[in-house]
Amino acid sequence: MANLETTGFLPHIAYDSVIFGFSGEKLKILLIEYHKTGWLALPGGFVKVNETLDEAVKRGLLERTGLDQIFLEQFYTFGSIERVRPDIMKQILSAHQEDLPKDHWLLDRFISIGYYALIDYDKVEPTPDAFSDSINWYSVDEIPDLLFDHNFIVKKALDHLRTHLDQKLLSVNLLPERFTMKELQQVYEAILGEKLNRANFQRKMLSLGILERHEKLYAGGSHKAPYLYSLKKKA
Amino acid sequence: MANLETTGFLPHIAYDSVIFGFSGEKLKILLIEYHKTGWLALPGGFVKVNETLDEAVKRGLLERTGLDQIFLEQFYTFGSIERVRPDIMKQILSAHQEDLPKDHWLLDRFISIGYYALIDYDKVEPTPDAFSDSINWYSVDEIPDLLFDHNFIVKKALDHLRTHLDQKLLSVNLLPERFTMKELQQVYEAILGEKLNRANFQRKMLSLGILERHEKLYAGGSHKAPYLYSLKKKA
DNA sequence: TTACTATTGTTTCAATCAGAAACAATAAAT
DNA sequence: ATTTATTGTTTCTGATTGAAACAATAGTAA
Repeated sequence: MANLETTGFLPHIAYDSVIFGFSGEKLKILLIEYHKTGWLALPGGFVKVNETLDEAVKRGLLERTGLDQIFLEQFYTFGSIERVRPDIMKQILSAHQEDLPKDHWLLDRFISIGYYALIDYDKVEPTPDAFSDSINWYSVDEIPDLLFDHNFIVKKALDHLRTHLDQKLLSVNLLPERFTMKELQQVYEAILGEKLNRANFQRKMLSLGILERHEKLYAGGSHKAPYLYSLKKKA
Repeated sequence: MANLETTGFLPHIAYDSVIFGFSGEKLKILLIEYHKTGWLALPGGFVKVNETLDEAVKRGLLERTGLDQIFLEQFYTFGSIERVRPDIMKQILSAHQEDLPKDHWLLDRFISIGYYALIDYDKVEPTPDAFSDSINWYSVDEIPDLLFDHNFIVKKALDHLRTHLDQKLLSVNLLPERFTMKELQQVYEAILGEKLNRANFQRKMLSLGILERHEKLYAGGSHKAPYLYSLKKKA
């Protein structure tokens, strides 16, 4: 990671990313733990002067998940004043390098742009960055207290995800390339937090006309084998 | 307006507001014209170090429209790199005050948070700010070339408005306190850009259960008089 | 081979909703 | 009283949705 002492970053501007994954049962997000302080927080970062906002977030995502080409979308920008906590920032940073000048840009007020990403849980090997001790998955229904307003950011991201679930079958981004109808339904249920009717779910998904049916998946169960589906590539 | 020479603003951060009004026939937005240069642009501004993002936008809105307590919502943050145009900024600013130091923060790259506002067209007397010659209404289907990426911002705002039209009857914010069903339908049609079926529209709106019916409006037409409606105040 | 079982894909049936048209009411002008 | 334009409501039909029943089938066990 770049040395933050160097200029080259836009001051006062940060991003926070809510990275969703589906474990096969539960919807989860990635949280990092800052050096020494023990603070849990969303993976975030800063924007270089010569890169786009989107590029900055993609860069951070690649560093932490090793994944490129993933679904990524901005959902809200957080600009309240309570987001300045020079004491905490100092603690976090001092664990990493020499203490900073009193007026360093990192100790100032930030506005943060919230992004959410949808990734294939099994494809990623989360790796902590220079400022964090660990990075781990947490179920969205068991999120502990987070740094700053990050709990609020998670809530907003979840709201956004729920209300936009249907558009273009967003949720397939949480599954591998090919998946069964049951898996798709489980993702929906994990995101919405409620059970759905099986027959109606299948009818609705198929009626969208954007799923392609492939060969069956013989998983060894003593029952009818389900078809595999993928997103139809648009013409 | 505050002198921009003084510090007290967050550098690199701006907002642009898309202010919608309904003329009784067409959906319109407010555009300003910058001093001398003739550039048309969205009304925007900067954020003070001790104010919230929302507060900053409200402040600018109050100055330009005289309106307080209006519907205001953030919809997207624009962070591309092409948003830096020191030449144009210099032109605009030099028309207003002495020339600026080469490294002035106003000449730097900005990230801009887009807000949209819905206001009662007839209640507002638009007033230009210190940097603009004029502020006027323009139909959304006849927007001329604007500064920077402002045409794109307008497009995004319209998209957002269209897809969120139904939630809590957003569009009533474009009408006076009391309105007829026909007026409400006309707002919908102006926003969506298509004609709607009268009977179904009325049924749908009433079924939402959030409209209160008041006395009739005798407007002098030789036909049945329409009822006036208002948004039901929530219990 | 032949039941048996669990799961999946599909169909059916009723209830609800949505789009189009017809019908009914009415305020003002003639 | 008649006419006209507009508004409020109902009716009819077809589409959509929710719940349950039915049908197919891959493995297991007798």
